[in-house]
Order: sequence, then C-alpha cells, then structure tokens
Amino acid sequence: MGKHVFTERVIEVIRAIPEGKVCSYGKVAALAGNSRAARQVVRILHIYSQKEGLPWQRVVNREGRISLKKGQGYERQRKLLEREGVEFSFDGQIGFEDYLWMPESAFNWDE
DNA sequence: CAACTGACGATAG
DNA sequence: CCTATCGCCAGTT
Repeated sequence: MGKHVFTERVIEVIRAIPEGKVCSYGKVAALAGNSRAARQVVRILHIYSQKEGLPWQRVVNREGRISLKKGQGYERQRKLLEREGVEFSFDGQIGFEDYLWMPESAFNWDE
C-alpha cells in the first residue's frame, strides 16, 4: 500500500522535529511543500502516528497550544512534551520563542 | 459511485 | 473579539 509523495514528506518532516521542540501543523505542511495543507497533516497524524512511530506530540497548533481536547489526549500529549523539557504557560501555551523548531535549512524535495 | 470527515490555518467582514 | 468560508485530500462509509 503505497503512500502519496506528500504523505511521505510530511512523515519525514515530523520525524525531523527534535526532542524538546515543537512545530505547527501548518508549518509542517509548508516544510513538506504545501503551506495550505495543514489538514492533511492532521489526517496523516491520525493514520500514521502509531504505525510509523512518529513523535506526534511535537505537532501543536499555530497558537502554540495542544489541539487535543482535555480528556481526549490533551493530558497525554502535554505530559510527553513536559517530559522532554517543553514548558507551558499558566494558560497552557508553549512559548514559540523558546520551543518552536527552526530547521537549519529547508527540505530539498527534488534531487 | 457520492458524501463526509478531520488534533488546521488564512482570510474576510 | 467573533463567526463563516475555503483550501487541502486520503480514507471511510
């Protein structure tokens, strides 16, 4: 069962997020080559997080918040991130100044 | 086959 | 501040 090219790229980008850093859905999509495909990233996380052993917890929304609802994964994701050193503000926001992943260089998808 | 569904995000009003 | 509307598209029903 072959994955689509974009799917493969998204998986590669998510794998590249280092421990202790986070990235947004939209930015993952942009790095994978389509800045408007944030929803694809959501879909891919659903389908492949477990299957591919992805560091899914490192993908948060553009506000630096966990998108999962409380009682539906929020606590689990937060604990995983805190365990890697990511800190949350009093109202549950992650400071992008400190924790947003900034790739050294853009991904080269054509070579 | 058509319709619906997402852990999103940019934009317009 | 808010709500509404798209773009995106594989997988599921």
